Amino acid sequence: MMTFSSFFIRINSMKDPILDVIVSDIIQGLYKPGDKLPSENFLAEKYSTPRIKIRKAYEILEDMGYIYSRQGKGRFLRPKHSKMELVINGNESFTQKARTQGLDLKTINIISQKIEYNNKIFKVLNAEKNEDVYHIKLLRIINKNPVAIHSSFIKGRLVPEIGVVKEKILSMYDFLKKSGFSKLESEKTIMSVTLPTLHEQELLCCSPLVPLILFESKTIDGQKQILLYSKILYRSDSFQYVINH
Amino acid sequence: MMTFSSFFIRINSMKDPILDVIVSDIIQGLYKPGDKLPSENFLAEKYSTPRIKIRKAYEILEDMGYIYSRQGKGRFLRPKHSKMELVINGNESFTQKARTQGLDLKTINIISQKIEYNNKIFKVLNAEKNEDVYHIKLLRIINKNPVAIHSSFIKGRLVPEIGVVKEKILSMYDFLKKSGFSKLESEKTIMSVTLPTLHEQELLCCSPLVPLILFESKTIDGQKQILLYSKILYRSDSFQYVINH
DNA sequence: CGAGCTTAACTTGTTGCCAAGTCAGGTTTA
DNA sequence: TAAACCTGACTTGGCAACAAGTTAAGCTCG
Repeated sequence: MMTFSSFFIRINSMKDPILDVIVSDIIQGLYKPGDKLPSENFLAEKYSTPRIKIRKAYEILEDMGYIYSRQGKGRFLRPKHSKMELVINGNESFTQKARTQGLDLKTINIISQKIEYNNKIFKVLNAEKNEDVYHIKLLRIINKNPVAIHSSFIKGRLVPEIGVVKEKILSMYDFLKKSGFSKLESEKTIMSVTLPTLHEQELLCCSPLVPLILFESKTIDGQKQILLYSKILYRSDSFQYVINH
Repeated sequence: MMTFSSFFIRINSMKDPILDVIVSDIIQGLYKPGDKLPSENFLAEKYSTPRIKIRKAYEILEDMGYIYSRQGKGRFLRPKHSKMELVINGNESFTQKARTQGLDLKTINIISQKIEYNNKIFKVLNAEKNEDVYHIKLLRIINKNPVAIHSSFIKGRLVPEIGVVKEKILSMYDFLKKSGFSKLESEKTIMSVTLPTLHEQELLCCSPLVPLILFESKTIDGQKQILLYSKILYRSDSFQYVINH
C-alpha cells in the first residue's frame, strides 16, 4: 500500500528551485519583453550556488524559447507569441480557421513526392505494396511565424491529377474538395507531445525545448473511405487549444 | 514577402545533431530498456566534439525521463511508460476511464481546504468575494505511478456538506453525483502544454522536462449552472490521447 | 569642449581538470 | 584454493579558470 510520503524516494534527484523562481518572476510580470534578466553571477551569489547551476536553468528557458542570450550583454525576455485559437475537435480546415480569425496565413509546400513502401502508412491507407502513395508536406506560417507542419499521405489512385499538381497543393482539404470528395471529416485523432528534431527546429524556427503537439488522424469522406493519413505538428506556444464538448 | 530560405536567419543558434542521433537510435530500437548507452568520452571522440556537448544532450534526455544516469557506471535506457487511453472530448470521469481499462487506480486527496480570494477563480465560479470557495486537489496514481494532478474549485454554497467530508473526496464527479447534481458535462476546455514545476515533479515523480498537458475547464450541470472550475495536469508520457469527432 | 581612445568591470561562452564512483583483473593472505 | 584486497582504467559529476564580448567612465588630443 503506497503512501504519499514514500513517493519521494522514487525521484532520482531533487533539483533546486532556481528555475521555478525565475519562471515565477517572469509569469508574475516582473519582466516585460526585452527586459534584461539578472546575470548568472548575480543569481549565483544571491542563491549561494555555483554559477553553472544558474546557467543550466537559464539555458532551459532559452531552449524553451522564453529568453534569448547575448554574450557580454546578458539575457533578455522574448515577447510572447500571439496565439491562434485552434478547436482540436472541430471540422474546419486549418486554412479556414486562420481566415476566420483574420490572420495572415501563408503556406509553403516543402515536400510533394511519391514515397517508398512504408508498412505503417501503406497499411493505414489500405494501399498495395506497389501502389503510388504521395507525401505532401506543408509549412504553415502565420503573421510571418512558422507555426505548424502538415504532413499528409494519400493514394495516387484516389486523385490521379496529383502527379501534375502536387507541387501547387497548399491545402489538402481544398485539394480533396476540388477532386470531388465531399463530407470530409477526421475519423479519430491520436494526440501526443514531442520535442522538435533539429530539422523541425529549422522549419518552425523554434528552439530545442519548445513542445510540439502531434495530431495523427485519418480523413474520411461521406462513404467512410479513408482518403488521407495526416500527421500535423503544431508549436504548442502558438495556439490556444480548445476542446468543445 | 518572406521566402522559405530566409527563415533560417531567424534562429539564434543551430545546435549540432547529437541529440537527434541519440534519440533516433533509441526510437529505432537499437537499445532496449536497461541497456547501457555509449559513454560521453566515446561519443565525444566519435563525433569530434567536446565532451560537454554530449553531456548536455544526455542531460536533456535524462530530464525528459528517457534515461537514467549512474556516476561511474554509465547511462541507461528507462522502460517506456505504459499508456492509458484518454479520450479528451469524452464525458467519462477519470475514475471510470481507469476502471473501464482495468487499471489499478489509486487516488490521494492532497489538498482540501477553503481558499483565499482569487480574482480569476471567483469570477469563473460567479462567487462573491466573501464566499466560501473550496480547493480539492487529487493525485492520481495508476499501477503505482503518479500520472495526474486534479485541482478543482467549487463554491461551498453549492455543496454545504463539503466542509465535513472534504478530506474524503476522491472523485469530484462522484462527489457531485452524491450531492444530487445530474447531467454533468464539461463546458469548454482549454488545453496547454507546460513543463513541471519542482513541486509538480515531486508529486508526479517526474523529471524536469517531461511535458505536462493542462486541461482547464468548467463543469456544468443539466441547468447549465457552473459547478466546478478544474485544472487537470496530466503527464504527457502516461496517456494515449484520443480525440473523437 | 567634443570626439576618439583606453581600460576596468561587467556579461555570457568554453573547457580542462579534478572529484567521485564502478568494476574487472591481478595479487596477497589465510 | 577461495576470499579479500588493491589498483588501473573506465564512468559520470562538478567547477574554477580562461575566452570572448559589451559598455561606461575616464583620459587624451585636436
